Amino acid sequence: MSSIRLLVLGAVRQHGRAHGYQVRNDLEYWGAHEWSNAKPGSIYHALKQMAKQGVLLAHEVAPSTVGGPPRTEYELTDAGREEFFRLLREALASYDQKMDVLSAALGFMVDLPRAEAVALLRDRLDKLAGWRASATEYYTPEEGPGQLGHIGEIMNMWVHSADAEAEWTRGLIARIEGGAYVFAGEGEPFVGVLADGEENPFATGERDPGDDL
Amino acid sequence: MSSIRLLVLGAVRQHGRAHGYQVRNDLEYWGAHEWSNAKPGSIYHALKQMAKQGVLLAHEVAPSTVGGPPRTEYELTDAGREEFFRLLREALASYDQKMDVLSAALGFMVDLPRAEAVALLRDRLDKLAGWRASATEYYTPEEGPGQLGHIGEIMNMWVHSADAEAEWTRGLIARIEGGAYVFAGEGEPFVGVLADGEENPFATGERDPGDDL
DNA sequence: GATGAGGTAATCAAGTTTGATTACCTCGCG
DNA sequence: CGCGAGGTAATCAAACTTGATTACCTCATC
Repeated sequence: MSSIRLLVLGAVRQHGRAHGYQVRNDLEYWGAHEWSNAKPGSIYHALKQMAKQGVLLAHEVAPSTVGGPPRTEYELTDAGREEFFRLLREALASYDQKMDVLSAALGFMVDLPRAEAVALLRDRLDKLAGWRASATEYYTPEEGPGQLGHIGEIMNMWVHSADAEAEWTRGLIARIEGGAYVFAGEGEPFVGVLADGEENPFATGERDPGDDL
Repeated sequence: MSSIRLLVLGAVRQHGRAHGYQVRNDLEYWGAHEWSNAKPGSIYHALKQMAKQGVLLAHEVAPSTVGGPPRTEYELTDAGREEFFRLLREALASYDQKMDVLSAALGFMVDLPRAEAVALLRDRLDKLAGWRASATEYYTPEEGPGQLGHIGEIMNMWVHSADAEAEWTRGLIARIEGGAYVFAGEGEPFVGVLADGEENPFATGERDPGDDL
């Protein structure tokens, strides 16, 4: 699964009610266009799709004051709130080598209780260990390694990457357990969206890292 | 870009001439179904697509001896050889947080001259440094960090991950410069495909790591 | 000599992603 | 006033991905 549904649900949720362009702006504000597939087409598609599936409720709205075609505003249904937390938990707990999903989940992790966030991250550590084990085993069949040649480098890369992610995960768990950040039910929640009309202070022209490919 | 085109071109290239099922088998032999989107549908689609675009040449072949529907065999055109090396170079040199593309490129890197492989990997190091810089800068605007709250963890993850990949890349460069593996023009090339009829010694039932999500 | 289990090879429909493009409005400027 | 530059909001066709399904053959078994 890509991160688009989680990002869109999270954006609409923080606004209470939002139209496509607002969501699109928030995602840019979060830098999501740099590390996820959050293109306009995907965002509008996700909104419509999720409205059709009943996790969002669509409101037709009078043509906006600022020009452009008529907007549609969306708001989460109860099913939408459930879906948001389901995706969030899944993203935090499972290792699936998609950094964009994890990035999105980090942005929303404080919507969970502190203890649950930690538990999910520990779950992630377990899954990382499992993946590491299966990678080493797959590339080390009966005859032992050695005649694998350069193919062994693929395994080596995966192991290196799993180890690095495990280390980072342990660090994050330590920070959270050490009292960092404000989690659900602990006071004034963090506000991470642009107010209507507010401009994005981080707006970038073109500065993509990988760019093509 | 996904890794599917590179994988399929590489498989056909090593065979000289191959039909869809053979390609599919090679990819499983390489473990690609565990770390890429190499599903049958994608493979057959890529073959047809690339034939339409002129990088592959399709041959209709008499119904096979072993049963099943009639096969189509494919072979690289000159444009296909170019495309293969273009994708390979791009995959080795550019950082785009898609591990599957890099994995595929590792499997084919020995098709390049040793010196070029090293040069491309150094290029990758440069790009990693650039991405690291842009990530830290993006999340550290004028007011300095601190009031970012948990959002800073996203940046932290990216930096951690870029650093880990840079370290791994330096290790690989060192091994290659130290004389490991057999590169293009250095003798008997490594053979990484199944002969027709040979069975996959690594065949797995179901053992996916991340599975869903 | 039927039959059905199992392997081989490819296709399909539904859903997603992408990049370009459309449509509309405001505002500055000659 | 007229007009085009520039911003806003959404849509579209084309490509890609996915998981299931079709179609066909062989071979062991009854």
